[in-house]
Amino acid sequence: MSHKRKQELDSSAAAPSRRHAMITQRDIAERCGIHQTTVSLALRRDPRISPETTDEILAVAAEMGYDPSVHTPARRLAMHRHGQAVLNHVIAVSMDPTYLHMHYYAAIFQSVVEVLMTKGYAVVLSHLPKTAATPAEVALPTIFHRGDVDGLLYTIDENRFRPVYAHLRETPGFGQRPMISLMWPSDLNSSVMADDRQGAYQAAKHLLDLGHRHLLQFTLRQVKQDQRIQQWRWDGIRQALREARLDPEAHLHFFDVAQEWLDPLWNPLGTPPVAPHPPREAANHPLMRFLRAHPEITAILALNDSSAIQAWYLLNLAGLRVPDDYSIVGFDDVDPMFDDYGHNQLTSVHLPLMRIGRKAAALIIEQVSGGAAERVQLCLPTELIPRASTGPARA
Amino acid sequence: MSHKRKQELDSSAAAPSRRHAMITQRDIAERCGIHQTTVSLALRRDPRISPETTDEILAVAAEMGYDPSVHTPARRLAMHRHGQAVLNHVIAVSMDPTYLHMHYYAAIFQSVVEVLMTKGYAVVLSHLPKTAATPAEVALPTIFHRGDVDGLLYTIDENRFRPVYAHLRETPGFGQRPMISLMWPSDLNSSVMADDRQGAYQAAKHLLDLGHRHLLQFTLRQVKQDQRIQQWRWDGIRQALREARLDPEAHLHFFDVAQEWLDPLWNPLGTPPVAPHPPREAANHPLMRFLRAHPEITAILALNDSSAIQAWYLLNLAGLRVPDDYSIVGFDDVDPMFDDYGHNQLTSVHLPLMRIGRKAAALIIEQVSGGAAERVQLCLPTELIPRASTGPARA
DNA sequence: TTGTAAGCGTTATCAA
DNA sequence: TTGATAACGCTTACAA
Repeated sequence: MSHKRKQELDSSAAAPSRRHAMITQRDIAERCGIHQTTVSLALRRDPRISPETTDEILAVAAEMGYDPSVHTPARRLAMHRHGQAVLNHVIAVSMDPTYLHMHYYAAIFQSVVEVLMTKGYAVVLSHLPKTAATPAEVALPTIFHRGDVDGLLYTIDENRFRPVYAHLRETPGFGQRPMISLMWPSDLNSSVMADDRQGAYQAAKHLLDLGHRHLLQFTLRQVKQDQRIQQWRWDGIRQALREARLDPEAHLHFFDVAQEWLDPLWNPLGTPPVAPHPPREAANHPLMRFLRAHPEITAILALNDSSAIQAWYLLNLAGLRVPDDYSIVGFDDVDPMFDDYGHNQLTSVHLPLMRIGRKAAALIIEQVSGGAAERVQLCLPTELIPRASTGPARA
Repeated sequence: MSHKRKQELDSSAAAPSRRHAMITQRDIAERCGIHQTTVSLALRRDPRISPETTDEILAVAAEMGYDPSVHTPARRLAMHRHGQAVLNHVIAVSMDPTYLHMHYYAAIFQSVVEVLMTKGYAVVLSHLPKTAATPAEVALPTIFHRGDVDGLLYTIDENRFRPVYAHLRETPGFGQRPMISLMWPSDLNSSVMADDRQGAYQAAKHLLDLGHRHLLQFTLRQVKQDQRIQQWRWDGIRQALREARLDPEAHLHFFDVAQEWLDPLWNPLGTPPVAPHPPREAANHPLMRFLRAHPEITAILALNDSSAIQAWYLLNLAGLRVPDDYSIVGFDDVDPMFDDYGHNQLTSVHLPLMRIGRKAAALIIEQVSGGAAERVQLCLPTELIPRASTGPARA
């Protein structure tokens, strides 16, 4: 029997996936003169097998080079009957690969991957379809259908994720497995994110302490996107204003920026994503008009670092100086604005992206390996990093 | 029979991996009043089954919602006997996750992922151990042992990859599956990379055309690393010099930089990776000493963009100007040096990283799906992008 | 404490 | 053209 199998294998040496010498539990059993079932139990340290037998079997298995992971298909097939699933040690991360050019996403992805890999999990990057099509026709990667994925981390706002969620839940290969939302609040799953309210509070307080009295908050009014985070930031700013005895209604101003301002200033895809403003048109830019119409404003709270730097460039082109004429605070602290000597000048709200990623990875491992699947919403603290883009308010 | 199975399933509704209603070939056969074997053949469009029967079976299968990918373990187990392997549609990309902060690696990874995902392949990011330990004790992620990975793309130089290669080849779950080297030449596998020789030639020619006569090439003499690429760059520079009727021995100078200069200037891990030089010490930096000792040098060929920008900052600190005093050419064209208005100033050799990634992805798909596994070495052309960091040589 | 038997869902061989 | 049968290697229930 055993000989027959070996011959088959040798004869298929040229096959594309030549299996080396695949040791089975039966091979071990034959060597030990016992039954294969006993080997199966012993390998899983079943207490019903005597310690001596177990030890011997383990020794022989090691000596023969038995590798249980090679036989996962057989194990999966057998377990299937009892409704059990085998842990694949595979976690999917849903993230648009083009986002990896942004330090923001790279930091999250990197920290997630580091934790998962050191814990023995493989990470598959899979960009789930974000189109709000009917749940029925969302094309999921086959790896999800096959049941090869134990859990999912995603960085998509809830509004756009909902159809994907519905589809995942009714996909046999995924079913009720855990998912965790990263950087976005979620009513469906646990989430790990930054405390945006605190971050905005810190930024506003920093400016108020410097004597600024009228703050301009950038906004992005995209209907489709979850607006909760922006609301939280406004709450933070308003609190800071109230603590400074200022009426939020009068002292907090808003300006809606184009999506392009949030995009990275540079990527190596060939074409620069955002063309710098032509100098002649700088003065006519909507933002410059708005600032001229509201001369009481002396400080800008950007949505992220890119939009802060874009604003800075625009001010430079219009002949204004930062921080002398306007102070600017970035958000995320992922993109720098260097001076001629390599010092980052951008004051920004630092998010603990690496800690968030690590926390989310630890959490999904816990949930995947059967830990309490309680739904949690984690908000990690932010920190304002003062640099050269903020200074005392102009007179 | 079928009823019994369904009941079992319903009773296990609370199990962690509740399988929905899993349709099997037998279910289809019962509905059609034929044998399961026929269904198996029909589903694979076997010509032995009559077209009518096949059509009916396919129709019923679709109606019942039969999903073949759910039963991959069974298929794998069955195929295993005949030495055949089932395609997983999974490609591993071996890349240190911390490298994702570099636009260089992010561009490669992104383009690879884009092609693979649109072709229906899942991408697992797996950082293979680069330590030159004994091949026997390289800890491979279990996903490799299980045979879940169809092929591998890696961005590690050959010297460091060799032990991993040996181990992969003798791992039953991976065996002789295809691998492709990205950005590094390889004697073991196919490779896709940039034409470094051409890039260096273009950079040198650009400088010579501007009147520069003595060029300084940065070097990185790390013993462990494959030095072929640096040699090729020197070849390119020497050719440009010879075409300009200049003796390479006399007109090409070398300066060995620290590894830190190649690292990214900024990452969002919390601590900046490279502290800017203290102004006082700038003049005493080894590079400044070297330049003072060789006043005939007027231009610098950096190893990548970071090292170019580092040199630029250092020159600024020492009171020198780019490009008035020194011209600098970067390499890779992945990191920008912005002026106050958001224009990139760094002249650099642009590598077609996205094209390289896409090409490699297409190649691994071809090899994985049984295409001719000929070993190929692809070099894609580079392009010099002139910007503000290069200008006429000083008198 | 160990052995026996059945079955997971598929594929390949061979008979009808 | 279709059907019957035997694996693939494992796990679990049950018998010894």
